[in-house]
Amino acid sequence: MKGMNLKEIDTEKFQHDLLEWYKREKRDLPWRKERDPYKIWVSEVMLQQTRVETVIPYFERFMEKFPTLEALSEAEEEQVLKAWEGLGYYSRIRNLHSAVKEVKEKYGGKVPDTLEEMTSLKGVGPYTAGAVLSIAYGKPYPAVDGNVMRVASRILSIWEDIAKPASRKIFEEAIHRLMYTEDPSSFNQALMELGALICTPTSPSCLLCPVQEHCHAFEEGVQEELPVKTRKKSMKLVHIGAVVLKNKEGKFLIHKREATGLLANLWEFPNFEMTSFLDPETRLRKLLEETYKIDSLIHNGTFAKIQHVFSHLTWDIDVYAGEIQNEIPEDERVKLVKPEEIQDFAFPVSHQKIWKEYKRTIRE
DNA sequence: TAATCGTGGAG
DNA sequence: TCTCCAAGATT
Repeated sequence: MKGMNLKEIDTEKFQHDLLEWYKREKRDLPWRKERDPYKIWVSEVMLQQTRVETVIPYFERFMEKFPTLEALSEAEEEQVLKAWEGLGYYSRIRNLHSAVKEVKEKYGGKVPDTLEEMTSLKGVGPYTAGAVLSIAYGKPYPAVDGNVMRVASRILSIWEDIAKPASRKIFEEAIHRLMYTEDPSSFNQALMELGALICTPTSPSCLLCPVQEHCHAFEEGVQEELPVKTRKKSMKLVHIGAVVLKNKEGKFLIHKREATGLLANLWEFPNFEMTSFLDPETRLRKLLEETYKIDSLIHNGTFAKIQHVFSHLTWDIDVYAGEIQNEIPEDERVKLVKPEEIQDFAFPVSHQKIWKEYKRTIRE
């Protein structure tokens, strides 16, 4: 918005009120006990678009498995993916794993302390770079996430659409002007904590807010109108036919997904997009033959129908069972595994549901 | 820029 | 049930 003039606030008092509240009310989170830049970094990546309560157990387990940057850099991808299983946005862990290796080689294992070096790492954008540099190294960079944009839009009455990528700069500049340079770590975290606990998306607790007297949105009674955020359009629906295939030795066929795109490098049961519903068993049999050279016997009828909702599309999965009649060569992306070994592979939640239904319905 | 990329919880 | 969303990055 051109000519947009930021409201003036008493910066020093704002910082004081915010920081005092933060010291008093901050949650006792696992990563707040840590100073290790590696651990701060991991927590920030896990927290991207993910709730704190969801992240906590993942973070604890991850730190037991990979307690140091070096440990993670030396780990096998299978093992690392397994530790991320169920967290979603799997490119985050692929990028983090790659970035950690780069830090090991290029920076001798020390997480960079400059904005340029940090941002150059895979999966590290403006937010994560600012968060790690401020929290782990005390550098006065803003860490602008959804919370901070919401809080800032209300306090400073900024009516930029936070859904637009270009808006982030506006908020970074605004926050930079408010930055408490004596303690950037606490300042950034305090803003996010305020957004999480008080200045919530709906029904903000303005009466409990430590910086209420600084808030222009509250003064004008428009806190519920901010931030401005345009909706995104509704999603696609995709019909999938999936098959749980057992061979004569009682092993199950699993397939590793492509290295890029949706659910990259995760394991799955063979499945195909079904454009037609005419005789799905025959169609699946043909696709299995073409794709994997599998001579199969598909049972009539589905044993489960599963709907799985992603952020931008929905899968309607019809799940069939069948037997493999011929010998299948295994390779990097096609494996035959015993039922008790399924748990050793990283599956997306959608295919965990398939396996769970299979065990519940078919076996016993 | 707009789309892509997961999941589980809340209102 | 439906909609939105939660400490974003990448292409």
